[in-house]
Amino acid sequence: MISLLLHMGIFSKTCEYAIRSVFFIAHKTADGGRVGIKEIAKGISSPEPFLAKILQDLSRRGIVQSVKGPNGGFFMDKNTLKRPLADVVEAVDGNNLFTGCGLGLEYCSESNPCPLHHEFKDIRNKIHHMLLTTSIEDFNDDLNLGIISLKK
Amino acid sequence: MISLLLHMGIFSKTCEYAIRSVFFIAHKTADGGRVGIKEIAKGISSPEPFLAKILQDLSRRGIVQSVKGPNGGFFMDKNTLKRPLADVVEAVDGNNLFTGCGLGLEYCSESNPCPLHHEFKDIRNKIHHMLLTTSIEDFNDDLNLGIISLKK
DNA sequence: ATAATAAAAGACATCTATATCTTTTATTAT
DNA sequence: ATAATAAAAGATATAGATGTCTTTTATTAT
Repeated sequence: MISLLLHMGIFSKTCEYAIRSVFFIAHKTADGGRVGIKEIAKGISSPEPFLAKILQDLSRRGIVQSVKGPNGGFFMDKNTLKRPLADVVEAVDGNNLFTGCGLGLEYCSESNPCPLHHEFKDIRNKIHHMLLTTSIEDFNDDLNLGIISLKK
Repeated sequence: MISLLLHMGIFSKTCEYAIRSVFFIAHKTADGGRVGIKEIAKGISSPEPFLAKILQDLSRRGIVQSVKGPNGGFFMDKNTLKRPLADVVEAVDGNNLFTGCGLGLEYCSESNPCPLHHEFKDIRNKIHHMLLTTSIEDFNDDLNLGIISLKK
């Protein structure tokens, strides 16, 4: 392929870390308590300082909660746990994935569609639907049971 | 959203330009003839030198054909016109979009899936299917009629 | 053969996402 | 109050994607 393209998934790397971290925080703190940045970074195989920046931002946006000081750390309240994954993705990557043109054309819209507009609409809707029907806490049980993992 | 995120679509910008350019070349040269880089760049609203690099690469990979010199330019032979768009995307962005894990996890596979593996498989398959069933020449008529456009 | 043309190739520049490091602020326990 | 802890904030660094420029090579027309 052209250039190296180490990344190139659906989401940005920032967003991948964000999703994995909220899953991790949710399952670690569902029964109360808090979890520190070190443990989260280790638990999801992410660079700690970079993740710190991401969590700072998610905290500002109310996706995660945090307290400083001894026994401090990140956690999520009951309401947040029920929020759809779409909220996390939108906070990090914006809504371009759900609304933007697949070919990067500005004029493209329902009334003035690009060649692939309708095909892409299907796909975008499917992605959006998946993210709207998946909540942050949906994998707590599987994570507790060790059936799935968030580590590389 | 976090950072500025000017891009963040399904494809890289390089790939968007690549797709738009093959559509453009196809419809301009379907009846023979060649089209130069200047005209292509103008026709799809892309930076000319950057597009030149992309077309160089597509040419090396056999996605487009080219001849140098007076009356030279890019064109596509009959066989290439029938190739699926997936070939273009794979040449530029690789196959990560069709095969990679949505959460960026290396271990993730059918037998050892990540939390969203099955949901993502659906989406990836849908994208792949769309790109496999769309051929490069599919929009020639609409482009000739001016029903659709490749310009920003 | 020569000149003109247009793509190929290679070097270089810029910008953004990604990553790191240091200092500050808030909280807790003593 | 003080010290210890852990996140917040700000500054800085790196890598890769994106974009530009110059030189070379192939082709065509004269």
